This record gives sequence, structure tokens and C-alpha cells, in this order.
Amino acid sequence: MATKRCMNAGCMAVAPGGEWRKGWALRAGGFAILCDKCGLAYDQHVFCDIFHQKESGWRECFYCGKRLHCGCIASRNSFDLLDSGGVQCLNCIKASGVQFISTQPMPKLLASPQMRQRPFPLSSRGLSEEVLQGRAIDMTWISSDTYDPSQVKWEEKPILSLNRNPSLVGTSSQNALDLKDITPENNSSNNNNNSNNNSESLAETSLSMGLGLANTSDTEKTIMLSSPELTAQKVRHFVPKQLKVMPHDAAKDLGSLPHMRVARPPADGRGRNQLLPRYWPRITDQELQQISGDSNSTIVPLFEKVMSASDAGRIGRLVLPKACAEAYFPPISQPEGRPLTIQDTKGKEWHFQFRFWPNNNSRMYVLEGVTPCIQSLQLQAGDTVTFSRIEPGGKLLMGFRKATNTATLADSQISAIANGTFMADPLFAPQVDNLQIVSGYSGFLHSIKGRPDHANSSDSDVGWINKAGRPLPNEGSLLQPLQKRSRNIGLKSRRLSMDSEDALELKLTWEEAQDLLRPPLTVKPNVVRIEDYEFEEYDEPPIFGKRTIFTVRASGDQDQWIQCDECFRWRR
DNA sequence: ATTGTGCATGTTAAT
DNA sequence: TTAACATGCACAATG
Repeated sequence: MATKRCMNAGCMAVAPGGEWRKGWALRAGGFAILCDKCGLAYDQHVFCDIFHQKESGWRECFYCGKRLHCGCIASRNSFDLLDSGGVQCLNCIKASGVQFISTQPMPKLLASPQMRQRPFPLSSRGLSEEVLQGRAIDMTWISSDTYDPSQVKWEEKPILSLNRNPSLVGTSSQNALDLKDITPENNSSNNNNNSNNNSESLAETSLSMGLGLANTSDTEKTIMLSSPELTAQKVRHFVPKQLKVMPHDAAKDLGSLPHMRVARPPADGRGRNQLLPRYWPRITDQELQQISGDSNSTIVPLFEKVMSASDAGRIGRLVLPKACAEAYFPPISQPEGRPLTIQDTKGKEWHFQFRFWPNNNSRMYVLEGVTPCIQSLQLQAGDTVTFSRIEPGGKLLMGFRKATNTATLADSQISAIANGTFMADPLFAPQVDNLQIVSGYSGFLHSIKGRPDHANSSDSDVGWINKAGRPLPNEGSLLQPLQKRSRNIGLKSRRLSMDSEDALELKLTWEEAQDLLRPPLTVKPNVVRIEDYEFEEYDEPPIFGKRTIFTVRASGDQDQWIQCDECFRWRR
């Protein structure tokens, strides 16, 4: 049976029933296709490539030839695949009284209220705001010359591959999708044990483990401006001189890495919080080449997990998020699973057993034999393990990130603000993440205090670094459910856990945070223009205070207004 | 007695 | 109510 897969190279999810159709690929306001498995949203350009427009006005699907039912020109980009076959525009669907969005089963992976943890902000419909607003989503793609489906050993053969011009990496809106031939899939269902066993035995997946220490220098921190809506307006941003300010533009950021190809991270289900941010692990070309043997390799981030006490214990079993294990690891049909070999950047190989336990008519996926690895890397509960994959070759990368520092909550808040990490964009919340860990792991804190390698998390942040040797600004920005985390630390930490929830409520937008920061009036800032942003650069750190505005009289004198907490009136 | 293995159960979040 | 998952626990294997 012909099988359609998610077009996200890092997902490879198979459409239910083998058909890419309504219910699996959702259209979001006509601008995007959301894979039910990975939550990937394609921008409208990609979508338009799928349904191309005929001169006569009607459209047909590139792949199945189904025609737009009504030929409504105005509904360009607004299609839905009909169960009965064919295509119909959303306007006509609405006109017929059939609800579209609201009746669609929300992608399981997008429906979580943990929105601040997802790569893209969601609307109330669970759809990316970027998508709904028609903004091109910052996507980068794997080029066809580097993505070799045949190297994905645990798949018979991916049905879809991405055909991208390498020169266009980072400018997804200009790229076009290309569907490879559709091949009958050797369906590795759980019921087909024989075929699975064969494929499993044949497909000894090689994993690579990358471990890099990202030294975060206090004098060199990169903060990111979050709001794409910010235009050339002059914005008061408090930017200590030692801080580097970069516009929030992953594509540009990636574009500075000519040899590094980075694919878009998939979203995920319940474990969506375990998804890697869209600023993926980046390693140097040299490191990547050492791992993959190919300097043109691409890193496809997969998922990550914060290690629980059980994971880090002596049992040597790492519980894997089910959705992630099924989506990204080789399919296994037997509880015994299959071995996975892991090597680190130095070539050291680790051998794990990837298996599952039957559990309530479901499965619990575990990685067994992780004790030597954990001990070697001195990982413990609260540390994060990340999984990525290198294409071509399908090698999996396993990175680690130590838990965050031991700073006090208050210190963290201040630090977060000072570092510019209180931002509107949920993409950027590394310090908030820190807050959670710091405040939510009382027992954990004790252990870190006794361990030098954990005592300074910013220095022990075991993650990926970019070519310049800087830690990725967003690495570690994934927020884990607070309850999940606090569960590991016992009742004593519950109060602190609540505190951290309160702290999360303090999460401000970038502009709001700016409102709370004010410079001494006597200090004259240097105005620095970067891209379309103007920044006031102060030698002195900002003062954290009440909402403050500044006015300038005709005489040129400047007034400072502070808003009353109670009456909300402004006072000079 | 200790450690490893496999499954069961409790907790939590999602539906 | 269901699903995911962290962890408990009984039993087996081993020293």
C-alpha cells in the first residue's frame, strides 16, 4: 500500500492508513500543513507547491491529481482534502456549514496547554500564530544532496524526501517540496514479527554521542530579541555593552554557518516539551565530520528528556518518551527490542538496548544499559539528554546538558531579566527553565552543591556550541512540565515548586521587561543600530523598578513617570 | 545477600 | 476516563 509520510525529515511519521489526507495533515487557516505526528507546519509557499494553480483557475494536487472542488480563486491556499476525494476550499466548506478547524481533531501534539514550551507560539486553536498570521515560519531544510533516505536504516524507504536547493537553506519559503516515488512499505507493524525481526537484526543503528562543553562566559552572552513585530522603531533596550544583541532570526544565524545544515525540529506529542528548540544542537564542522564522516552532514534534532531519579539511578534504565521513541528510534516489535550502539565525539561507543515493556495495553520504551554512560558522564537526575540525528547516514547523536545552577530564585529572576531572557517569544526561555530547575529541585540542589561539576551550571552546560564556540542561545530553553519535574523530588520540594510556578507568572514580554528597567537619568546611552533595531547601550546596568515612562518637556528637561501599583496613575 | 529483570501500580496531565 | 511515565516490587539470577 502506498504510504505517505510526514514531510519533515526528522519526523518520518507515517500517515494513518497510509494516506496523507484530512485528519492527518491539517491545514491551518490555509497557510500550513500540520503533521499530526510531529506538528510540523509548512508555510504557505510549500503548501502552494503542493496544490499548484492551473491557469484556468482550478487547482490540483501535485501528487494525487485531485482537483480543487470549487475552483475558488479567492481561496488560494485554503484547501481541504475531502474524504470523498478531491479538494475543496475552506470558504466553500464553511459555506456548506461544515466546520473546519473546530471540528478537526487537534493535532495531539499541539493541543497541550504547555504552550510556552513549544517551538512556536500557539493560538487558541492550537495552531502556530506564525502560521495563522501567514508569516513564513523560520524553517530550514535538508537539501536533497545531503539527505539520503536509503541511509535511514530502520525504515524500508521513506516515501517523502525533501528536495532542497542547498543554497536556499534557511529560506524555506523559496523552497519547493519534491515527492519521491511512493514505494510499498514493509509495514513494520507490531503484528508482523517476522519481518520486524529481520529488519531489526539487519538494522543495527549506529548512534553517535556528542558531548561538548559549552563554556558560557559572563562577558559574552548572546541574547535574542524576540518579537518579529518589532520593526525599525526605536526601542529602549537595556543592553550592557558586554552583551551581544542579535536579531531573532534563525535563518540568518544559521546562514553564518556555511557548512552547517540544520533541519527543522519536529514537534511531538505529550513529549512535545521534550522537543528540541529550533536552534538546534550545533557542533563544529570538525566535530560533525568526525562523527558522521561527512562535512556536509545535517543535524536533525529529535527529542530530549530530563533524567528522572529512576533514569539516573543504578538500575541503568532510561525511560524514553513513548511518542519520541516510536517516532525517532527504530521500530521494535518484540519487548526485547534491539541493540543500539552509541559513540561519542571521541569515538567511544556505548551499547544500549532499546526495548519496551508492555504496559496497560501500551508500551514503555526504555534504553537499557545506560549506567556506564551515565556514570562516565556524571549525569544525574535533572540533567538532560538530547537526541539528534545526523543526515545522511541516520546516525543518532546523543547530547547531554547538565542541570542548571544553584543560584537563588531571586538571583535567577534578576539575572534572567538582566540577561534579556524575559521575552515574549517562548523560544527564548532558558533562564526561565533555570528557574524551574533551581526552584523545583530542592533535593537536587543539595546534590549539586556537593558536586563541583554541577555547582556552576552555566559552565557545565553540556550542550552544543556553535562554530564561534558560543553556547547556543536557545539551547536549554525547553521547559519541562513543572509537575513532572517536581515529582522526582518529593514533598519537601512541592512548596518550592509552587514558588517556581509563581515565578513563571512573572514571565514578561520583552517590552514589559523593558518597562521595568530604567537607566539612571544622568546616564547618556550610546545608540547602536543593528539590523532594523536601535538599541540604547548603557555602561551601567539597568535599575529594576516599576513601570516607567519618560517624557521630555519643551524645555528639553526629561521627566520620569512611575505608575502607582494601586491606582495605576502615573506619578512623576 | 545483592543485583538484575520484568511487570504492576500510583501519579499526573491530557482528553 | 485515558494515556504516559516514574517508580515500586516481586521474583530470578548471581556471588
